[in-house]
Amino acid sequence: MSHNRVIMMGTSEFAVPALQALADSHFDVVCVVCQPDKPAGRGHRLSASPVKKAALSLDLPVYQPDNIKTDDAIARLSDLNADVFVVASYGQILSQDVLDIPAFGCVNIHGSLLPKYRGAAPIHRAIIAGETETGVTFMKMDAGMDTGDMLKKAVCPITDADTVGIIHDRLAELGAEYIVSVLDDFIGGHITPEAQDNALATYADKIDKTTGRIDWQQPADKIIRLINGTDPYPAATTDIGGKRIKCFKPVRTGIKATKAPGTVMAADSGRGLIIAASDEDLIIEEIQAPGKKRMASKAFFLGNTLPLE
RNA sequence: CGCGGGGUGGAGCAGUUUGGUAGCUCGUCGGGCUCAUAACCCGGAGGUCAUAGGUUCAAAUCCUGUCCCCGCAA
Repeated sequence: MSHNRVIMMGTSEFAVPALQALADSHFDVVCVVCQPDKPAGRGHRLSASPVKKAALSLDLPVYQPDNIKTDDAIARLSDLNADVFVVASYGQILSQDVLDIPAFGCVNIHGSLLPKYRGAAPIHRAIIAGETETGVTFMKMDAGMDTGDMLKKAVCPITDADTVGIIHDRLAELGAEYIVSVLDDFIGGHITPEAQDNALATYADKIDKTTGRIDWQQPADKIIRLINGTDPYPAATTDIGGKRIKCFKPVRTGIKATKAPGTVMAADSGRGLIIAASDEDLIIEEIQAPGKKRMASKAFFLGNTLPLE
């Protein structure tokens, strides 16, 4: 078989299933490229990325350049004679010099239905915006930010109970499910790349902790999306009794709000945590207090109290 | 060596400062009561107090090592 040498470029959990799928396929994964180990987490210990760990357990060679655009890195990648690069959540921008290395170019797996939600946080933004479906798009990369011609899309519905964590895992699996056939069809010339309609493009800005601050002046609807769209990271928070509480698993009560938005209607082991939004009281089924584990709010109030005002 | 909190019956916590009977809320099991409730009343079972050493007449509690969990910050 010719045209079967692949270099996988990825760093986060999102890329792991696809890496696994390629490793299990007839493709020859000649190298896995990921971000360098960084001091991270508690104690700032050096820690390997999920992709690196997966690559090591698959016995695949790993390459972790600080900067992928250097002559040295480009030379090294060129020497591997790969036919195609597969890129998923790698974390570095690929310059045209890098994109030009493999004969068939670079195929990216992106967690949205392009041209919507180009950029860093497509899953978060899709849920926060209240989309009822999202998906993955396979594209032939160009130098722009997620602007390449599309090879295939796979759709994934979003329900009211879906969180970023759930959709992230589903999309990662979808990427893994199709990556091998997409490469086969693309390399075999059976796919006609489709240009994106730039007029329809939207951008998914990065998420940070301030995104997750809950504004109780909003209707329950929007708050639910914010909570699910930031679960598990960075998590939606609200301050109760001087403590920053992370909120998960919102459930509507159907009870019209009678108190001012943000009023804590209940905080006990019988009912859990209920807070008034602008239009409706909202149950928060799971919470996490500083230094504590994430747990059912009813369980939390068995042994903890929050000062209510 | 970034800062900090914690590991106590199935769950969530108190007790550790000032060593000396294993406590609270909930669940569970059995019985009772109620039109009803986040129900209520009575009774029972369930814990080598993360782990390994040390000090002591005596350690959940004091000392030392190890493992694990979590918040902040990156």
